[in-house]
Amino acid sequence: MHKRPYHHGDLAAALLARAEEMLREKGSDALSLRELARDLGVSPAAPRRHFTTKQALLDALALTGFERLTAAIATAQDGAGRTFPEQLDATARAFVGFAAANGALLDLMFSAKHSPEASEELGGAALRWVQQGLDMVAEGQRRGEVRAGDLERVALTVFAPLQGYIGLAASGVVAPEVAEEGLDDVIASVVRACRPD
Amino acid sequence: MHKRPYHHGDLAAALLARAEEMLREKGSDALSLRELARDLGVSPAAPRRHFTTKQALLDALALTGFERLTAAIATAQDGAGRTFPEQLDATARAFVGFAAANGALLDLMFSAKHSPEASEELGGAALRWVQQGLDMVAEGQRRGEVRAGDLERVALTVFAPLQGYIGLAASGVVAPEVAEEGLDDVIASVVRACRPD
DNA sequence: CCTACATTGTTTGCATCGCCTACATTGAGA
DNA sequence: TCTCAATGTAGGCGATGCAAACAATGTAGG
Repeated sequence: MHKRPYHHGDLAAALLARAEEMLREKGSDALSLRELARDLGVSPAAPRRHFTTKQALLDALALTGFERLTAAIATAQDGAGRTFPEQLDATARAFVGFAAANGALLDLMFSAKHSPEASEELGGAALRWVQQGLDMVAEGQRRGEVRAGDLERVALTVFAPLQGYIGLAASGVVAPEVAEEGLDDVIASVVRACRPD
Repeated sequence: MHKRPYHHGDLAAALLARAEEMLREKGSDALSLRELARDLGVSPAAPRRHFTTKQALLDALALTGFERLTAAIATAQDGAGRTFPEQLDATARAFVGFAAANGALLDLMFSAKHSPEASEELGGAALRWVQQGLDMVAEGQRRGEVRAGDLERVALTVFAPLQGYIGLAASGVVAPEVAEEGLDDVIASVVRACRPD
């Protein structure tokens, strides 16, 4: 078996890919830089050439998470009808689907503990996700399908139920069959709640 | 300064109290059994006489969290009017208040990673919290103030928005002023969403 | 009151971790 | 071709969780 050349080639990308697998397998608590290094056949200190701290790696993971979430939702919205209920339905299912496949990554994304130096880039990605949601609600308001009012406040009432559904489903506090069928109810309740008077 | 007697007296309770302070100060990632032991003036191995693993201590914390959350909500409900909107308002504010004061503890409570041996007692406490919510929604249905339907599914549409609001407010993804004023909107949207047709 | 045992401490050790510094290899650009 | 930047390695430090063996003491029963 040939020994790997001294330069890995693209260790940064490999670390992120393997870290995501480990996140999915074991959760963020068990994610370990040394184990990542072992898995990739490099020394324990090699990851530090690409991510100065463990937290920096986690922040990079959260960043890719927001990028992929935003992309998944955009794709779902493109393939849906143009009414607000149709757009919301597509958005909600894409969001929940992403959460089902990437629960630990989502936790990481919405965790309050990001390092300050990551705030700008990571914050930018989070903001694009937020803006995407605001755009959908704004379009609904323009079409007269969503109640009037401050855009951010109305959007909060749209996305809080989805976020909460995801959290409750993931925590196991809600029975799996209730969670499975309950998404339809949650989406319908959001549509009812923000329907103009 | 007098050396502590060999027996601490009530090390288990002291560990839980200090662990909660540390959770609040630093989050669950930074919670350390050795530091707890140092803070309480015992050796590093002493905590293991009361909690066999760090996870066992975290599970015990989550258990007390559910007990206190359930108690806080019961107290708020007792002091509120009897209509569903009044009961929901009281419940929501108690829940959000608890979350504001105990963000990291709430994360711990709803974290998917509890040890199997803790499942029964911790699960029982979580179930009592769930039942409390189901009771409130059931009473609303009896009074004709909440739409008919499967109780658990209707309750999910009531509590998902609250849970999501808490998560979004805590994560910083939502602007603080939007979060502060947005609770009224979220509560109102829940009432609208589950009003009978 | 004394003894035995259970409860609850301590000491010592192991394996792992994150992070760091100094040094080594090699790829790229001038 | 040479220099420097990028990216590895080796070795070390201080911390962690967990474990086994031993020590101190509180309690219950005879």
